[in-house]
Amino acid sequence: MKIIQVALPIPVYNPFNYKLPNNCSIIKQGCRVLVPFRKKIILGITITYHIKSKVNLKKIKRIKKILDKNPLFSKNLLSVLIWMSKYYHKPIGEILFYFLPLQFKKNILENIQIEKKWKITRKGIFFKPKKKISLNIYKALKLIKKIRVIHDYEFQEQNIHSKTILSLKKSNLIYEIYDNKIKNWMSKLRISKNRPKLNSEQINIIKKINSKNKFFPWLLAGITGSGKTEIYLNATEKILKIGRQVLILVPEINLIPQIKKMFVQRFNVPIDIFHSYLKEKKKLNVWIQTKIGNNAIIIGTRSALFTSFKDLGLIIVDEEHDSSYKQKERWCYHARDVAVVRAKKENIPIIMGSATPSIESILNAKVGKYFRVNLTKKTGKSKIAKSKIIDLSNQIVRNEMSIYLISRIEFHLKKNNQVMLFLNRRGYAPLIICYDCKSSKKCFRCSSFYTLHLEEKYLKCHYCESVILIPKQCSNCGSTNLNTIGFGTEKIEEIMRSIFPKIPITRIDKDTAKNFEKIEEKINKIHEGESRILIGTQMIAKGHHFPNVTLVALLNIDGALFSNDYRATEKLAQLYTQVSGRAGRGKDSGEVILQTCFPNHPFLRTLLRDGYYKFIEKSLKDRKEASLPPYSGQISIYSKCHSNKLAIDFLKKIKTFVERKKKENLLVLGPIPFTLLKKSGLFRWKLVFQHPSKTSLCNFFSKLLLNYRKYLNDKKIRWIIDVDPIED
DNA sequence: AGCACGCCGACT
DNA sequence: GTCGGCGTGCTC
Repeated sequence: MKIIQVALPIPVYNPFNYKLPNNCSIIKQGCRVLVPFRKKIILGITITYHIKSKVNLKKIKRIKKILDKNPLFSKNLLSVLIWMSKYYHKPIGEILFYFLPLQFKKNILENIQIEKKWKITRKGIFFKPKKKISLNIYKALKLIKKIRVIHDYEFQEQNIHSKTILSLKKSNLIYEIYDNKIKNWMSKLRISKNRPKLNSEQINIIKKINSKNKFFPWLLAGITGSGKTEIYLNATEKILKIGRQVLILVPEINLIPQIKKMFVQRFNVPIDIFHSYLKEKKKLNVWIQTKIGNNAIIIGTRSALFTSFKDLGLIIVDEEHDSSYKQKERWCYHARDVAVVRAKKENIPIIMGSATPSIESILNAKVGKYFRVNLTKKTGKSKIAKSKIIDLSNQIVRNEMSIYLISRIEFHLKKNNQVMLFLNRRGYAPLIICYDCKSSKKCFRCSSFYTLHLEEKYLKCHYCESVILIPKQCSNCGSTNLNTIGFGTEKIEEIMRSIFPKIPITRIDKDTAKNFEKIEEKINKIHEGESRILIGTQMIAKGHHFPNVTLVALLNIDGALFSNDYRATEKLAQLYTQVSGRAGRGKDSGEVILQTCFPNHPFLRTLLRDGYYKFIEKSLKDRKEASLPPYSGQISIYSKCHSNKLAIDFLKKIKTFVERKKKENLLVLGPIPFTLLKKSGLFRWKLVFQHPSKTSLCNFFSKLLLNYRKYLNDKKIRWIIDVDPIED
């Protein structure tokens, strides 16, 4: 008897077995089906055929209905998701339903229509309203009158509700059409002649990369301005010419426009973007277009990795070192690592590019898992920036803005260039303290102090975003002797405005750029030169090119030097290398200033004197000595609870259980409190498992979950598993 | 997850 | 007596 495994949206590790419908001898993998479950009929997704069923045959029910003729998840994608289920210890059903577009979950319809469009009728063209019509209908009609044919999702993008569309349809003003045509973009493919001349280094790398058609993981290590994008474009060209699709991943949404621009300029093919902030209908549309092969290139954030392609030929992961590729909400996975697995299952090449490759990738290249190619020459005329460390500890007035820095800002502004200031702390001041009783106000939900936001006129907790009014008196002793301590971006902005009152200033942080449209608006302003001094958190460092910035200052790096996260220095090295590579692209050479109270810190010496790669070499050595990743595997369990004790006890119980198993070389660390113990009213602890062999640790953990499962569903405690954790 | 089952305490 | 609290276990 044929039995098939079906994934259900239920947190159970094993999939469920079902018999095929009576009239049916085969179902493809990755299709939606309706199955009886308990007393209900629910949606499931077929996975694989079962060889022998451990479940009693009498218990196995029959599939009620098959919803898709063609799989929603291609075989290759499905095997990636199954791999993820095992590697990240997440039930397969939950994974599949997490990535399935909403419409496929809600709509039980057999055929989801491809490319639904609306067309205006003759009546619609000449329609003149006699009575008053609603504003929405007016808006919709005006829109469709202008362009005659409109995508269904475009209505949604204009915030026109489906009710409005329906009433237009009922009045015979518009009608729907379905465009199921397969676009043959390959036969019309043209490549722009307007392309830069390549240097010998680039030509060699392109030749190398283009010589491989099968799975091949390339680590493209290219200093800033060495023309990585040109490598991407050339590799893409080769794939497009044989009619296959290309997937490009970027770490953050606001990096999509600039990379899209490069590809649009080069190729006349359909390019779609995909990220989690797209409207649902648009998402569905891109999903379907990708599946039938109507687009040639997809550019997106990590969620784009889970679309079905008709014929995927290449994956590009830009800024591969970026920790935004690691998802931390709901469940944890690393999109760069999964991308490599996907490339392997699809048997296609993958290019991971960065000016500052991650320590993991550099090691992978060393041991032969990845193949590293280097771009060492800048393509433009610009020179490497000069760096200088300023000792903040011997400033006359301890101030985040040293006198030297201010004089350099003045110098660069006089030359009509732009200046960029980084401070990894938003708000006005991170602390407000009473000088009489020496107390400061803590957030009532988190174990953190409030940050003063002067402009918005409140104290804000940066962990739960809760706010309170700025107190006039100390809540402890009633004194009015309240003072601020430290600096945030807002205060830096104020200082800069007082020193350079006539210079336009832009500040970019979570407070001034709440969504990516706003970020884009600000970034455009900078590009157009409307702003001369840029102040921001790491937000502006990521992947943006500002050619007129010649001075970059990292205002205070002490936090990273003395962090208990062993990756903090690596991150700072990346930030420093990225910004110093970008400063001074034009005629004037760049300058980077680092401010610290510890100018003789060995980390800074290695980084500035010997450069990024020597620094990584040293870090690798340190990590090897300490048996830390990437020289060992780590899996963490995080627990969250309103009660501190319960959160600890939950992990302690697991620890005792594991220690009885006596696995050799297994290290169980903890329970360790999070750096910020309490967040949004929940106490957070973690248990870290470490073992020299990643595979062995993974298998051990699978067994653990199977045996320990019954103790894990404690309704009071929320817990998640983090494989290859990167920070807390 | 979500629902049934079951074992206790406090009520018309 | 029984209504309902939630801890436990199972779902193909």
